Amino acid sequence: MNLSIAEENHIKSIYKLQEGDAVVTTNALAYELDTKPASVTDMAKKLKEKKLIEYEKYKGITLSADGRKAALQIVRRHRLWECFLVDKLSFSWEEVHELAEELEHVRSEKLTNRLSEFLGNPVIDPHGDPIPDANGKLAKPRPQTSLDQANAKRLVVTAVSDQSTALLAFLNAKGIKLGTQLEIVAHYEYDNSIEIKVKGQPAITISEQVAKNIMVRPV
Amino acid sequence: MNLSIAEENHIKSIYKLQEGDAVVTTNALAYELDTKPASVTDMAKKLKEKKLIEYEKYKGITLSADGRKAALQIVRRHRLWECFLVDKLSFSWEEVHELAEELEHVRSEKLTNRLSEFLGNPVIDPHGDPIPDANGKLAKPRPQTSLDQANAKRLVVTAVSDQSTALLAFLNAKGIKLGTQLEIVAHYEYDNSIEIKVKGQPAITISEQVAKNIMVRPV
DNA sequence: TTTATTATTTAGATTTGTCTAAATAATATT
DNA sequence: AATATTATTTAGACAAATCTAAATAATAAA
Ligand SMILES: [Mn+2]
Ligand SMILES: [Mn+2]
Ligand SMILES: [Mn+2]
Ligand SMILES: [Mn+2]
Repeated sequence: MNLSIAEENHIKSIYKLQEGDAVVTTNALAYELDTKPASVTDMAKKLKEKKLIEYEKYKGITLSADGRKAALQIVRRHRLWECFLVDKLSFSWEEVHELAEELEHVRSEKLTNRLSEFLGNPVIDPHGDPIPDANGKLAKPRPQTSLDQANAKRLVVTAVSDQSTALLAFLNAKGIKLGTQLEIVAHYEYDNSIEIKVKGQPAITISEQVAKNIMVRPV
Repeated sequence: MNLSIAEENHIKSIYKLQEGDAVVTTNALAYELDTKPASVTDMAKKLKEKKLIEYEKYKGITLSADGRKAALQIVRRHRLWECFLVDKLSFSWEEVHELAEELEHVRSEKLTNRLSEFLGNPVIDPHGDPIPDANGKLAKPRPQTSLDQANAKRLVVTAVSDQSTALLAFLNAKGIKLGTQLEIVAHYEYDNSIEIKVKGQPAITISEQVAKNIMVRPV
């Protein structure tokens, strides 16, 4: 199946929004892809025709088995290129998404697998997201929760779930990256903000929105 | 100036066919790009509009100063990616052109320059072609001639001018690559074939067509 | 259960890049 | 110079991907 760049971007976004097995709505997909709902409907028809999604008018979208397989290949390429950019070309984690968004569309299994090998077959990308292997299999997800729901006091950052430049730049400014150890000092019920302390730095208070997007596990 | 992939491919092919300052014909460009002359005419109008080429009906095409600058950037990216694929991912020289044809369209100066640095700022690509620097400047071309016109007896291969998979595979089979030293044993006037000897190998006879596409300099 | 609001789809248009077939211009041949 | 051949352009069409505005369906509120 030979997919266009537009088709690949749609498939990938459906995969992202699906999170398990929820149906993806036309509006959500349009927002994610920065297009209009009418355009999504058009594309949905085409992807259904190609049997990459299940779709009935007004009923939302889910990936078919073939669609999921395609999505995982695109995600694999995206995350491998992100690793390349960070590990080999010294880009920082907030710069790589945009470039990987283009590089992911070079469809060559040989290139993808050689790149993976060159990088030492990494299993997580610079944002803590798992990288599917050549067969599209994801490593078993390590147990992690968002910072706002963490029970333990001493935590280590495992991923960020919002990868906007804005959040990543904020985390840079606060000295927080993958692997950073932090300690929850207080939880303010008023606005659900959280006071945390990063090793060797003064304590800071972060908003609920930030806390929701930092993934952690007990140290 | 933001160019589409199609526009970039046209600009690059015009650059390739121009060789100095010759005008490029509609038919030649269509053949090079594997499209139809009518399509080239359409694109020529658009590129003229964007001031990237000089073009008058029935008079052929040449790059403008801006067009040449754009072409050199694309060529730079193409050749750097070829280096990456060969040097870092162990591809062989006949595999990389097709992939670079896609990778070259990721337009990021930062990426390009980081990649160049990562590769040690190479000045020639896997086919012996020069790589423009960040300012679009080409290294002074090393003196070289095609093998069929070489005077000296002992030669070293510096480039291949036809980069079709067919020729490169032929050269692989004969153990000829960049830097290979060879000696001209005989020249047969009947069909202009040439007998050559590669160090440590039995002599072989190659056709004029092959000889024309192997670039050499005296050892 | 009507009515209002929101979500989604349809209809029709636009842009980009391409094509075929026909017309015209340039060049080569008699 | 007239004619034949080749090269190029034009006219009109098409597919892909998108859009806006209008129509319709689903859902929420009254
Ligand atoms: Mn993309
Ligand atoms: Mn990522
Ligand atoms: Mn290309
Ligand atoms: Mn090359």
